[in-house]
Amino acid sequence: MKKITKYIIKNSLKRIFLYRASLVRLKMMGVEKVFSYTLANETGVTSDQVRKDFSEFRIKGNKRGGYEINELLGNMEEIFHRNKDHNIVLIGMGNLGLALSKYSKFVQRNMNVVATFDIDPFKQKMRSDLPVYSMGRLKEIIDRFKVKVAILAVPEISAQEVTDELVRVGIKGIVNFAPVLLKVPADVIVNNVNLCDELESVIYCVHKMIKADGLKNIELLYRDMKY
Amino acid sequence: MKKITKYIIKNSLKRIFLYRASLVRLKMMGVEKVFSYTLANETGVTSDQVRKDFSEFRIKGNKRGGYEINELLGNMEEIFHRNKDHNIVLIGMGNLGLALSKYSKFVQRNMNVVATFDIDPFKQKMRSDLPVYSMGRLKEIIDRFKVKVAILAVPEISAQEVTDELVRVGIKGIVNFAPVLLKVPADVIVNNVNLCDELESVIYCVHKMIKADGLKNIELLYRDMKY
DNA sequence: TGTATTTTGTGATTTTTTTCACATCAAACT
DNA sequence: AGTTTGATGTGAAAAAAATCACAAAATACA
Repeated sequence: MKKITKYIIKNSLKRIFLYRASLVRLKMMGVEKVFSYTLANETGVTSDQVRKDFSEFRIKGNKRGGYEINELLGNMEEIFHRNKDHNIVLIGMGNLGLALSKYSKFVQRNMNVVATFDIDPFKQKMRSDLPVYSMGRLKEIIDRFKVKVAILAVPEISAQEVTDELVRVGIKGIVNFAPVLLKVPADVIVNNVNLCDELESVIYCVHKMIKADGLKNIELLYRDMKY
Repeated sequence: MKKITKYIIKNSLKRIFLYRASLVRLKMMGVEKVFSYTLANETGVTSDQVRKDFSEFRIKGNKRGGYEINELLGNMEEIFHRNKDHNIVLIGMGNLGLALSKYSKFVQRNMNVVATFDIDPFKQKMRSDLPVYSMGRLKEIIDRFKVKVAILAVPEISAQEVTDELVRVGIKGIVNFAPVLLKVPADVIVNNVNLCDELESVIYCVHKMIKADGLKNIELLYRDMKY
């Protein structure tokens, strides 16, 4: 129906995240240099793939010498704009929203949840470490902190309505935890995280594997879960 | 380094989840029948793709008549073994674990968290609606409830250690929320849900888009976020 | 009952992604 | 210094995935 022309990104991006996770671990273990096959072994891809992905993102190593972990991590920081601070807002302070608001890893990666919002801010305020505002103050806060990305953790029934509001006030990216397909303009990115689907797909693969039992098909199943 | 031969699954599986989400919504709106292009429009893929995916999973419609939503949902229940109940355990009752233990959607889809585990079960017990056990009782509970799949929400520092234990007691699938790459035998499925990565990839795409600004590249970026 | 219309289902084709393979370079060793 | 060794980087080849395109089937309607 509609043709989409190639640009960049694709699975490479997801694999870059994998590589980085692996690099962080290796660094912690005191390793300083890696080869493409080191990363390959760690992450379960081929060494060619690692090099191709790096090539895609213009990441260079030294022939024979492999890659300096620190340099590599630096490259990746660059790619993900980790040098800059990113202000985020979080909408919906139910159980999940609350947990996300306390998730310390975001801060460690320079992603700061500057404010949270809820229909009933007073009820949630006491449980939260962060300020909880009513939706009425969304525009004010977003403008003040130049927020471009929001985490959406509201009940599915109000997800679309809240999304429309987010789009209206200028949000350009949404990580959506509500199990609904949001309608947004073409210039707004939505990344759906569907917890049920994640669990269900594991159940599916486990079943499939138990049934297939053989060792032949396992690799692909495994592979498919990862990227 | 290693060759992986085709079997089944691939992105189709992820898209099936998309279709289902869309079908559930349409059904709620009172719709009873869909055509491949209805689903295509709803989910942002092409109608050919929808039909190809269905073909992959042996889902049949009627020529000219399209697909009966109920029948389609039935097919998908079949695919995901939704008719059966699935017992799950949840390891790690920190903020995230607690939120997941209260996540009502799992139950709605026949996935029951039958027990939770934590290093310090007594501290967590009062906040939880579900039983919280110490890790020592893992094998007993898993055997009793025939659990094959676990949700891992422990700190990254103990993730591998806990995983080893899970594998030892016979767990075959893990949804891992710790931002580490777990080492598991080939017959154990790991599905990593990395909250930082999800957020970061949105930030990445938003940046990319603001920079590219044009309308030409937007579609692909959007697409890549979804599947 | 027959014809027109519309949508499925799937081989054939095109595009994208992955893998292969090798020239190229840098270090290590003699 | 020269030679050997071992890893990168990248075009070329292969494989996989998406799109096209059309025959087959089912409905609607005359």
